[in-house]
Amino acid sequence: MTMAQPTGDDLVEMLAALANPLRLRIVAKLAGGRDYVSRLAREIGVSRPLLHMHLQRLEAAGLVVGSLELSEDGKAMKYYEVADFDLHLTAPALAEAAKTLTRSDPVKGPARKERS
Amino acid sequence: MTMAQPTGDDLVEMLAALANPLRLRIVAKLAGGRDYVSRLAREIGVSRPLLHMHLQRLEAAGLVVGSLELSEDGKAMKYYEVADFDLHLTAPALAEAAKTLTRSDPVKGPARKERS
DNA sequence: TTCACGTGTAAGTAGATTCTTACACATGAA
DNA sequence: TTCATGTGTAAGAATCTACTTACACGTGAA
Repeated sequence: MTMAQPTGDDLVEMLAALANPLRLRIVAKLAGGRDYVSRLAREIGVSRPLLHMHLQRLEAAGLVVGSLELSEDGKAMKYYEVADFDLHLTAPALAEAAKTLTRSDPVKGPARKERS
Repeated sequence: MTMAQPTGDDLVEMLAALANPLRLRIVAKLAGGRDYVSRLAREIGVSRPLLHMHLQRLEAAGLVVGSLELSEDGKAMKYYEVADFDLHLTAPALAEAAKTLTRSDPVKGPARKERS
């Protein structure tokens, strides 16, 4: 199911997850079909621990989903696939999302003065 | 004019610019009308140098546009307004954008050098 | 037992990002 | 001149991010 209206905080997390060339490549690769970590690392040309880290970030943002499965020869394989997301970014849409931001508030307190 | 198909690199830069609560708030505020830096800083409750920095990032990504104007009383005012952007993010769309990625690193400089 | 393959995670580091404080310059009004 | 407004930018600190290297544990096959 597609997340229609993520909160401002969730949106920031999703955007941060996508704002990285390597993670964009990972999503692009997974868009062509599910894959398990070690193989994906080989195909993209990245170390497995690094890929692991990026997949964690993508999964935390809800952009990919992972599932641990057992292969026929008994090995534990972690398969990942893209989630069904659909974000539409326009100024009005962002203004709407910004209403639900809870982090990094305009500091607690009134606007600070500039000259003492 | 709206940028229909930004390159992978441009997309990453736009996403990185939007992946920040404060900058999201800035865009949201400007979506309600243009404003100049000092006033915007007061309204959002942020220091002017900090806002200046974030506006630079947003403008570099093509999400806002700034223009230096002279007020009636002769002061130099830097007005900013939102650009007309429209990004549609889906797995297939990202896969398409990923084809035009030229760098492997986040958003820094050119492609990183290989090591032997 | 050893090898080849899969998994996860911790430690350390170089470089970015975010933010504050401070300085510099211009103008109109008091 | 001094004050209040606007502009820009530099220096430093605290914190993230991205990445490498190294370790741990599991399986089936040679």
